[in-house]
Amino acid sequence: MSIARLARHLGLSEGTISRALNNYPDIAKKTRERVQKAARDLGYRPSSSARRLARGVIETIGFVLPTCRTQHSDPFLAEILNGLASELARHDWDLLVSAVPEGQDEIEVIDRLVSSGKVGGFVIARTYRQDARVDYLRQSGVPFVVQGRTDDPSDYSWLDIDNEQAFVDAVTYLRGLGHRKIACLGGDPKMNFAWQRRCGYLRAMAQQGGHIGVGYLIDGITDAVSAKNATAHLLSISKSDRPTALLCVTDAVAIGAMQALNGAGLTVGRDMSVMGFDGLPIGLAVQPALTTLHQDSYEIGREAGRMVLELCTSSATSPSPSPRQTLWQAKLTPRASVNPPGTSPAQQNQGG
Amino acid sequence: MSIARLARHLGLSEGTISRALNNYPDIAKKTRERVQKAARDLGYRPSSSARRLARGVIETIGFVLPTCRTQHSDPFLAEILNGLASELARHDWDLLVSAVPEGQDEIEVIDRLVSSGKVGGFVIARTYRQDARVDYLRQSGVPFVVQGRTDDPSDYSWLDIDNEQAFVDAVTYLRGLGHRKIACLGGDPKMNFAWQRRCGYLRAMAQQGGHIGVGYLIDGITDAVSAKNATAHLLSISKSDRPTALLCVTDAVAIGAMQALNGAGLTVGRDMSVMGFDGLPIGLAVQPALTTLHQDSYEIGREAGRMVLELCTSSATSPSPSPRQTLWQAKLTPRASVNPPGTSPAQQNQGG
DNA sequence: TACGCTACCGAAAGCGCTTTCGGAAGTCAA
DNA sequence: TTGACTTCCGAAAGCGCTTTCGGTAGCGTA
Repeated sequence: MSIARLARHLGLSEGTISRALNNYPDIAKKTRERVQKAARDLGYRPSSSARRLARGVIETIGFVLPTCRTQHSDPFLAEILNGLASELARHDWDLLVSAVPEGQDEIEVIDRLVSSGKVGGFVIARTYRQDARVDYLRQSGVPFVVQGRTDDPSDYSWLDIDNEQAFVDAVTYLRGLGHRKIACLGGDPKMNFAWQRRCGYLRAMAQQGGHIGVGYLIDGITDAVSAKNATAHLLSISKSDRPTALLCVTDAVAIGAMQALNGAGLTVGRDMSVMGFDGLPIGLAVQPALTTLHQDSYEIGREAGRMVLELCTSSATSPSPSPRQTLWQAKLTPRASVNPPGTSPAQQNQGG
Repeated sequence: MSIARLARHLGLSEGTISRALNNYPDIAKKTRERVQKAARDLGYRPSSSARRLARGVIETIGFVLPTCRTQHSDPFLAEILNGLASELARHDWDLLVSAVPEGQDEIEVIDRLVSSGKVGGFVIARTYRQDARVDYLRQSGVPFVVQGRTDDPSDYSWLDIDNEQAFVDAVTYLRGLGHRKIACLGGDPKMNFAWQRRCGYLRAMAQQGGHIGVGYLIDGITDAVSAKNATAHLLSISKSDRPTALLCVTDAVAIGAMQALNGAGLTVGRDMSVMGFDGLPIGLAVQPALTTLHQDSYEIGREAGRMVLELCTSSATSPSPSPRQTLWQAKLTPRASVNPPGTSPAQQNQGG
């Protein structure tokens, strides 16, 4: 079904059809309604390629999937994409998702999408402290929004969780319960979210006079398995120096840690408190339920969508609109895996 | 950068540029190389809208995200999309990912993508036994591949794991270890993967003369939390009738079950064996490591991509190509959460 | 020299839409 | 009845490509 067919069918010109469907004011009300009804009845919808070509717009946002093929699948990805795509759909924009095939690099992929006019804007996630994608996009002039930040986040648009503050809050919370010996399982320090959390831990411990024992801060823990091993290692510390609380860079890491503690015959939430970050659903099911810092990935995706849309529409008029930067707070969610040190079972936190 | 500019720049006509870049044989080798070099140097790439309009092709596959917004994020989604997008990228096709905004239904979304010519084929996942999307696509004439199957999978293309056989294998495996009282935590019976696994359990138990005690089969367990509750309920069965092994519809469910068992003071892999399905990374970290049936989501995504590409290219010639159906076997992966009933710790499976 | 043949390139139509422009009909006041 | 004004629609150009067709230049052959 093309506009030509519809025009012939109604005895009108193509231009009139187009203007009627696009609500131009110079079309008689009766005509407009007749056209719109016919279009509905015949299931006509303008070809998006033709429309975009004629109007010179793109109306598509690109998203490049993180390349962690074999790795632990990003548990948020589904929700972020859902939020992002939902928001875009509200304005009839599309989301083009691209992978990085083996042997190519991410910049090539982005560049191809941009220069072939397939996407008019970008959202990127899993941001590194130094991120080649951000560098590329910054100089390319393409509107983009970063979920996360780089080390130098001044002159582009991003949306991030306040990871540092969240870990400060976490330390404060633990200290408020009486914990003094707090260890930290940190992630890949090249990823900025992990780095920021690490910074928050260090800052809060320094400011609040906490004791960072030897081996209390372990970097490079990216999944549950490495967390399990690291925790087992942590337990080799003599009992008097052993931490009473364990702050983990993600829920997955926290769960790995919990398993190691269980395996060593310790009871999480009594012999050692464990705290995660993310708010994964599984945190509610583990024993005990995991205290965590919650972030809403769906809403993050939506907000990223809003931001990139705003950027694209405003960059259509002004050449380089001022960056829009948003910082959200994670929500500390107390459950049963954190309790005051030396808590007996009867006193335990019953949250969950 | 447009083809017109490039043409003027080189003193050639647009047609010549186009044919040179598309390797037409009637272009002098010298000219072709000159054009290709200039295109590379100037970063020219044809506008995909214009190209698609002119060629009358679409070269984009649609994927509609499962609508489980609040729900447990699909852990495979990232990998499936990665596999799918990688395979499509190899042939310069795109992946358009769409969400279903609130208040709309999935069919509308699909229909819009198809009739506006945004996508030329579809991949759908999370298939129900009766699935409106499949019904719609079947009558629409759009090439599509289903990851999973409906109840009546005869006349369309799909790619599925042999869920029923996998659970038959699981039961056989458990019986081989000496288990006779095997319970099953089944998922949502409207989802076909859950239904098929349930069928496999029932069939194997019947054929092998296993005892399905009262309350051994529990449906509707879709996440770790409901699994935890269901398992607690299972433990109310008197010890003599209590199952010795627990077959779970997914790894997430298995992990929830393990937590409940731990919480009740039982040792998984000794007092009760637990088996999952999926091969989630976290299954390696839980204590004990989770015996599971593994499926490779990345490869599933890739194969779906191959299939839908084949379908699209062949449906360009013949009107309705014969469906392509693929059934893969899940890989039984023994780890420590399953052992013969009544195993003492020293004899336990050390897998992992 | 004339012929046919190949190699190569330009011209032009067309893909399905949008949008500007101009003009025909209708409306109203003088 | 005329003129100015509005209302509404058709004509046509153009978006950036692809692809067919036709024609010219250069070649070899007779």
